[in-house]
Amino acid sequence: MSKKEFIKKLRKNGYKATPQRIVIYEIINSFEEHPTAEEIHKEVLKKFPSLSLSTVYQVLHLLRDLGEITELKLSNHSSKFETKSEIHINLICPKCDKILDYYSDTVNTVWSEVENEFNFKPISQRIDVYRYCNECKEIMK
Amino acid sequence: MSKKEFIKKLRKNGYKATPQRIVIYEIINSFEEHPTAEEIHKEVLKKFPSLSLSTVYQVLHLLRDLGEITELKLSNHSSKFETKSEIHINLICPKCDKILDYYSDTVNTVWSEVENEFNFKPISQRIDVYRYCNECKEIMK
DNA sequence: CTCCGTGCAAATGGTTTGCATCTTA
DNA sequence: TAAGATGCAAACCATTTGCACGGAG
Repeated sequence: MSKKEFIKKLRKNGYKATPQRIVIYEIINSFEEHPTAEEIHKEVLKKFPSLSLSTVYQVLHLLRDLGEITELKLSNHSSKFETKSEIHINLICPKCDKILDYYSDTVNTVWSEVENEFNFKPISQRIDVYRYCNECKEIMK
Repeated sequence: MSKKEFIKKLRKNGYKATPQRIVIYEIINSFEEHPTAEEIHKEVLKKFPSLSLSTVYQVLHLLRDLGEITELKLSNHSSKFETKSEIHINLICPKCDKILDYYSDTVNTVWSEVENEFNFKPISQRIDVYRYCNECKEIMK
């Protein structure tokens, strides 16, 4: 979604299109990985030095409620955020919490099979697979 | 696993079989639902009035590390615990955090298909599907 | 001009930790 | 009796909240 479309979406839902919201939205989409709120804040500060961490949290929740991002709670009591995308598996390292997305046709096919079984439409879903990442595997040797 | 087997497992792994650990283990297995640490503690106090919450946490982590239970982090920064069992889907209500387990042959079949695709053996996995539970659906009407 | 949003600082609350004391093996 | 476990209280820390000010519509 472009910046313009995002502004439209905000207004359509009764929210004001503030520069803070727009910057945060843009920053989030520029991440390759899954950033934490703190990482987003740090990045946003470069363009907007006065933007507070609490605003980051508020905007993240807004984006989540608008269905723009997904919040992934982790085992160390923090969250990482991902931009909404097609169905995939989160490959999570239990040691360093790094997350890799795993996409495959099998997952697509197979998941729609599961969804067909439900007698309801899921709001969303999250599939996590835990395994040590290559770095952590190396360290443990 | 019986109480005796549990004691054996503890000792085999170099842990002492304390009454606290045994009570907590038994209580957890008596829950139908997915209890929080606090709920477990409350229940344990009935049989063991001096058992502290921090011991509950320590034992829960021990059980988790032994692979006896799974910790499910939730959106309100707390956890619920489930006794290890076969592959299933957690049906989670985003409003009240209630969790229902969903078992089906499709899930079994479909998951082993996905696992075959991996070139590694997962430590564990977690599949969550979000949808409003019947009570919350009712309330929102 | 009004109301919503922001920023600051303080509060929150589930979880973790330090340490003296007690228990298990 | 030595290594490990417990219980208490204090610390943690990511996240949330209250409130006065500021900016969007």
